[in-house]
Amino acid sequence: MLRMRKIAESTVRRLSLYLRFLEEFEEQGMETVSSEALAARGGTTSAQVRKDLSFFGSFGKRGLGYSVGELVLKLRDILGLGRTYRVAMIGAGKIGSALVQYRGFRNRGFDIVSIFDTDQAKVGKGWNGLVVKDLKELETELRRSPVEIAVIVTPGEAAQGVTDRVVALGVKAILNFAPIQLTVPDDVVVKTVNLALELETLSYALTNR
Amino acid sequence: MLRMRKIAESTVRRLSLYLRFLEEFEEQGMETVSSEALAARGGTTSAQVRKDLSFFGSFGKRGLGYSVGELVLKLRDILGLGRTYRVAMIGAGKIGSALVQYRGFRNRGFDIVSIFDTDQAKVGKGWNGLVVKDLKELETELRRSPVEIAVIVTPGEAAQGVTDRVVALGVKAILNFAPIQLTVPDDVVVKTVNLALELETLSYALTNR
DNA sequence: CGTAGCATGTGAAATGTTTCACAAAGATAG
DNA sequence: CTATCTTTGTGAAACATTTCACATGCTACG
Repeated sequence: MLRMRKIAESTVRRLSLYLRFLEEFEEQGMETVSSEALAARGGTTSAQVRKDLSFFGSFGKRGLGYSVGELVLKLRDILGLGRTYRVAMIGAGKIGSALVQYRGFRNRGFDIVSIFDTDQAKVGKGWNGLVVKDLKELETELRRSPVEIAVIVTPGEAAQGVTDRVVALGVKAILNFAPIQLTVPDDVVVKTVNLALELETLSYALTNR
Repeated sequence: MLRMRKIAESTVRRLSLYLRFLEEFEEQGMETVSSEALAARGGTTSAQVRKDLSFFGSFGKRGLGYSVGELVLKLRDILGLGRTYRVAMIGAGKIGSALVQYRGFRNRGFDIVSIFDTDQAKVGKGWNGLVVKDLKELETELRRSPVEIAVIVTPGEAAQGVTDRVVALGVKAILNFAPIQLTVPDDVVVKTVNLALELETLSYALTNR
């Protein structure tokens, strides 16, 4: 695979979408698909699809389209989904709880291997096959059993603190649900899911019509 | 306020961020703030801040900066946060549950007024001050007590169906947590929060370093 | 085997977004 | 009141992304 720098975030997100659609098509027994068909499913244009893919190679056959199966494999490879990732969940509140039970995590190779919380009422409780550990044990635990990804589901006030701690432990990717802007070193990737932001863009859209 | 068409989504998201920071500053008793200071807090540049604001007017004083209080009001107005929105939650599963209890909703003027589910074990149960209603009652309920926003927290298979139903009932904004791409008329706004997508962009970033 | 048709891959053009850089406005200090 | 300093608001430049359009290669069919 070509590994060019600077692929746009929007491109990566679309690739992830295409992958979802291709898996659908695969289940339906389709063997090939045109950029046009893929675009129609995803609400974009065929040129966009072809351009997105062209950053990574040329996977189609002129006059025919793309092999669904082949393209699924290619996209999994490009997105780095050919392996499993070990994930620590920091925070065992409502959202943490919901996420641990979300099948999408494990299904796609994201393996939650530990859960932490400061609330002594939760510590020690079995939780979907895992035991909630005291946040004090974070260093001990993650040294014994390292993870690649941390999901931060703490209150806003606590988020930067635990972020610093997991970064010190070598975590290079963070999925943040706390409603704050995290500061991390350049080599750490953060994705923030910020409910308030989504609601407010909806509000803006409702207002300006 | 100037209402120009075509403000970039990225601009609106930043405005929402600025608002959060300004509220922080306000609590700390700051009276004015420079674009530089606001940018530093938000990880962007002062030129970006000034450009974002300039789409809507000119709110600052040269040599001094922006009045924190005034800018808060302006941004709330721009984002349409001067009112409350009525929200229906469709789906009372784990994520729905977590969202209903999320204070950020009500705090920011998003009032959850009804919750629906198909699961008879949930229907009729009290739920954070609300009663879960049978999804069959959706039309009756939303006609009696209309909402502006629907939050969709159903399984993927059910999402398009309920979307069509709420759209038919006049809902113009949807926050979608189901892992699928919803199809709606042009005058309806959809924001999708897609966990799988976020995880896969993290995976991509981890792979390509 | 040749021709018609289809769909890719990709430079080039168009469009969109961010950054630069500076004139103008106001603040501050002496 | 003047000189100096700060910070805005904004065109213009730089950069990024999307769309266009078409040559090229492959398929299919007679």
